[in-house]
Amino acid sequence: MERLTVAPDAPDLPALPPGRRATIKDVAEGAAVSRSTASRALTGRGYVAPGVRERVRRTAQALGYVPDAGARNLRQQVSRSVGVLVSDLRNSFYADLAAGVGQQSRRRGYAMMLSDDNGSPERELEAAEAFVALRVAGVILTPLSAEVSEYLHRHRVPVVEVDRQFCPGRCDAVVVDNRGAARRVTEGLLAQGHVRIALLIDEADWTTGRDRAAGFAGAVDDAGRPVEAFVVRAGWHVEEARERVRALLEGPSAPTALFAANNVLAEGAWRAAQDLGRRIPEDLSLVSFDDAAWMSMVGPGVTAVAQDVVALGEAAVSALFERIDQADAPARTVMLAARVAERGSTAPPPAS
Amino acid sequence: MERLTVAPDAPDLPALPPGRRATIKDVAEGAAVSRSTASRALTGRGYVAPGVRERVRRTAQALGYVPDAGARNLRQQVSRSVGVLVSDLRNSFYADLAAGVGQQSRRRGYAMMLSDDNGSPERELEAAEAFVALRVAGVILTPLSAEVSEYLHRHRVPVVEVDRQFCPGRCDAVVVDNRGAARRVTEGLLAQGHVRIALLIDEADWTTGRDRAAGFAGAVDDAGRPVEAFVVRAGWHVEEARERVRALLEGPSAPTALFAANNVLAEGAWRAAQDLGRRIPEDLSLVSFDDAAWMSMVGPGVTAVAQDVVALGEAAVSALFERIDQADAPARTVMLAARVAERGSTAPPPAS
DNA sequence: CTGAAAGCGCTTACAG
DNA sequence: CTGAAAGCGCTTACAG
Repeated sequence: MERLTVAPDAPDLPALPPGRRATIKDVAEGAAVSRSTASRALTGRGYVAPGVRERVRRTAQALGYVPDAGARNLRQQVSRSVGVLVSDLRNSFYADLAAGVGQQSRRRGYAMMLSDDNGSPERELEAAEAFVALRVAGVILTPLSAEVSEYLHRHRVPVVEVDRQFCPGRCDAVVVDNRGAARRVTEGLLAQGHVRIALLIDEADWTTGRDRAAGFAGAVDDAGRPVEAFVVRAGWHVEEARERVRALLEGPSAPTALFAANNVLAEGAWRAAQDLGRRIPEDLSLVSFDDAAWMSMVGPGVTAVAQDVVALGEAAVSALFERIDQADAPARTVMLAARVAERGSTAPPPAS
Repeated sequence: MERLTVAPDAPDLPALPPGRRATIKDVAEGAAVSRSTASRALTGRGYVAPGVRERVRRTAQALGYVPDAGARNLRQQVSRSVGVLVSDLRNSFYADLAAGVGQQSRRRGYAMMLSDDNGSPERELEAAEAFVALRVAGVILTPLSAEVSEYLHRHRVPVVEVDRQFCPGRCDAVVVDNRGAARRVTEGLLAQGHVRIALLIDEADWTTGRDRAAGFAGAVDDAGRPVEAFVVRAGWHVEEARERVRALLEGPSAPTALFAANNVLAEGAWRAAQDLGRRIPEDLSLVSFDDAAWMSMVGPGVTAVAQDVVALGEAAVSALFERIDQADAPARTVMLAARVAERGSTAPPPAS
């Protein structure tokens, strides 16, 4: 201790240093102890005489000392933040997911680094690399490719895939029962007597699309009567879907019932029906996978598979921390049930 | 260099070390150079012979070396992340804002630490403290209290307040022209001939509420005819607002036009009107501050002040980085204009 | 009960 | 052109 700026019991402690933030060195000098002792007093690890502890704490308080988390993590070789990577924060599904994950992470004392890859696999990989550079404790993501999870895995970063699964058997995942819920909702349409049914989908390579399509097909196969079921690629955005569905409904063999595989497609379909003056459900039945606020506001409301997105986020955080605690437990997939919110957007097909 | 595990030109470089991540020491040893040289080769700062540079880069690549951002920042005393603190990620306004800020930050090479305080000033302060501990380069927030910004300011963290302003003159802020937009939308209602108009508001202490109320009052004052205008505290959540508005509409002096000061209150008001079977706009006119997806989906759509939330986020990021570059420039407030999306939810009052 | 020293992973003057 | 040394802010065995 070359400088004792403050006598041990000085009532007036120095104010915040002018140009820079207080470090533990400042605290130690202010309290006239060594950095070791100051550290022990503040972290609570290791012994410090009660009086000294108090003095150090008061000094830290007076200096507005906030330990540098980066330096602490570097020394301790641990991390107190989780990385979260979603596809589109503007979509309420991902926003709700991020909200749930952030809340649960905070509860455990972890900060959330959030990235939005906008559906681009390149950005996704960049974000993953940033997470590795930041040495996050783990990553929760809605993957776009198998590469990300592999990459993170290779860099020994615990990963949980949410919503869809690209890395089964090697990474943990939390998903909803896409197949089962899609089956039930399709069965609802079939029970109304529809014969021409379309599944609107963005893609069928991800497990979400594949499983929802499988549930749809399964219900159709088991219908016990001839059904013209077709799968329509309706694009990724509302306007794209709106145009596709408009074309579909104006075409020669227009379906009488639509099953939109997510909320974006449902919005496009709904707007298309409006554009053409088709009444729901009298002229056209519509069901959706994914609930959204507007679906309970339009009249009639849109029957939808309501995923409990908050529960999804919570389950992902639990899975991540279990993985952090037990790096080499076998990979697990958690599947959550989803309920169907019946709202009245289905009816028997029009008697054409 | 005590260990030369690899000859300078060895074609087979060692694979990832088994239990731990590669460090610059591993890269240096693998490429048979000093850590200094390895660092210079990888960062591009300082001179390195071209051949050596190549060798180092290949070694780093082979080892899957990703520099520890925390260690780098510690050494360089800089930060490459921004903190973002919003009130409710489940509200599309905040989600869009976070999306915009995240995108612009990434574009500048900064990661985003995101927190959601759920409307609690205590959590808000905790999050601010976490940001200080993480030594973020700056913070963008939708403040709940004057304390946060003061706290961050005191800790020399550049701050930009968005949407509302608690720290005028001392912190930068990016807001929309709440007063002007509220005035215009109110004038629209008055032009339809309404006499009993209610402003639904959550609170009037924040600049948002205060300025929207001021715009409302200003339009009423200038109406040039007697108007019964009242301000109704309608709570913070959809269900709360829904009940309040139901009570209001069933009361003795029910208004014929409602101006909801944000999208949550608008949703409550809209649902309340549905509950009571009031037709919009025949029985009741409704306008909203804040646009939301459902407002253009219900029939008729809800006329709303459409803030350009993405532009808001972008402006906030610009302001933050200007502040980071110039710590002691005078504080600035940027005000963005907002347009009114006319949709048909207003009409003359019913001829009762 | 406390402090000197080492070291986490990095970068950067500076010496040669 | 390259490397040894110092140091960012912290914590933690370990010596006394």
